[in-house]
Amino acid sequence: MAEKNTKQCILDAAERLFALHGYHHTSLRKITGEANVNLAAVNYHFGSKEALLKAIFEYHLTPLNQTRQENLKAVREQALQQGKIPQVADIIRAFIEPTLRYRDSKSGSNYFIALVGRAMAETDDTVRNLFLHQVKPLGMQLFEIPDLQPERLYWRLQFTVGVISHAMRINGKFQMVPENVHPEQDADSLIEQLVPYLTAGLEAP
Amino acid sequence: MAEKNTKQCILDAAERLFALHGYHHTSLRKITGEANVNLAAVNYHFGSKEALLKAIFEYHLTPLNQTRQENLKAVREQALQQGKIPQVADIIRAFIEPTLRYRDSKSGSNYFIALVGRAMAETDDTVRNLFLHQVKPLGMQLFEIPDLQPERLYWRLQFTVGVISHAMRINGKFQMVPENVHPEQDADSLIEQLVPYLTAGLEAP
DNA sequence: GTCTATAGATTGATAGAC
DNA sequence: GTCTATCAATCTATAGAC
Repeated sequence: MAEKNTKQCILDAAERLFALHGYHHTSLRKITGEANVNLAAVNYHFGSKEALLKAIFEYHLTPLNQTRQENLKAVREQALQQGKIPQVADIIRAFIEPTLRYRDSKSGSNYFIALVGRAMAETDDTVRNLFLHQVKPLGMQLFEIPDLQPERLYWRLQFTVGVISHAMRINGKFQMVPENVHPEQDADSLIEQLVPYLTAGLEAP
Repeated sequence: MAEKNTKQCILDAAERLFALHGYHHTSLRKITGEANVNLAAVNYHFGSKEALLKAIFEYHLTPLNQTRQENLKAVREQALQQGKIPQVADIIRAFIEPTLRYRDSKSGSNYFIALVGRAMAETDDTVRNLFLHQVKPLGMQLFEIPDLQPERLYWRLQFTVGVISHAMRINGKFQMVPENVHPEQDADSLIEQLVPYLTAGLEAP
């Protein structure tokens, strides 16, 4: 790990450990230990533990949010060309596909998805505020979606966040699985399970 | 707080702080401080911090699970009398109503719901194992529900857990609310929002 | 049962030599 | 840039007086 760029080694190790055990449960000593790097290197390169987390979010979310925004634009334009309003399923897909596929992409990360899932569910201010600041502009566009009373739409979007966040977090760590079930866990399978579920919920009578 | 039963004061304060800030973010000093009780009292009455959490779960979940089990039985019997299979919406309701209404009930707690929401989402072993041990027997009964491939049912139940857990946790602490929306937060409103959403998701094509 | 005092471990951050 | 050594704070848990 440490034979290349020290800063990158810290980023990689921190991302993995934050995703697996959470921000507050991961000490700088565990991070620098896994990265084979000196303890003081974190504060030299990033300034603080919180700034390290912020750097991880920015590193991944900047390109991810851009992809999401492009997908969303494409869905809107295609619907416009056909004189329709965008389908809920397409909007959902535009939002979740980039993040969920990110795990398998070449520049992507195996662990960042779980970290995002944690951040979406976070009630602690440190992590949540850092994350919300990065995704709020994009997330607010979901409120343009369907023909619903604002309050009903609000709740259903909250539920949507709950589903996605939970799906991202369990990432292989299952609870309450019956013995005869062995669920697929790759990104495509998850997306194909998620889209109809979320669409049905948002469009429920 | 401390003028009555010391043990109960600790339970109440711990429940509140665990719900608001999480188990690991709440020190015994904060608990005993809020309960106006000596620090050593926790270990005297409960043995350890973990045993205190376990006591909180048992205190509330024992009667709650019993109510849930009775509701579920009633739904089954009513369907049987009509020669039908139970409706998904009724099963959902049997599960979530006791917990969500618990906030307003006389013996209930304002904060226990948020604590359950946290526990459902917990990836840390300490909290999750304590909680799962209490709810797994009941939760597994959900797998008897509908006419779905086992894997698809499995995923949809996972999503269901995500929705409920998130709804319980946000409990007044909202993220990304448009300015013109002021959602109701009482138990009945939440249940009426949840049931159709969850039912539609579980029954999606 | 309740208290003080403290042990023993871990944390984030930093000073200063190299 | 990297290292050692350490500070100051925090934590759970416990021993022992009252």
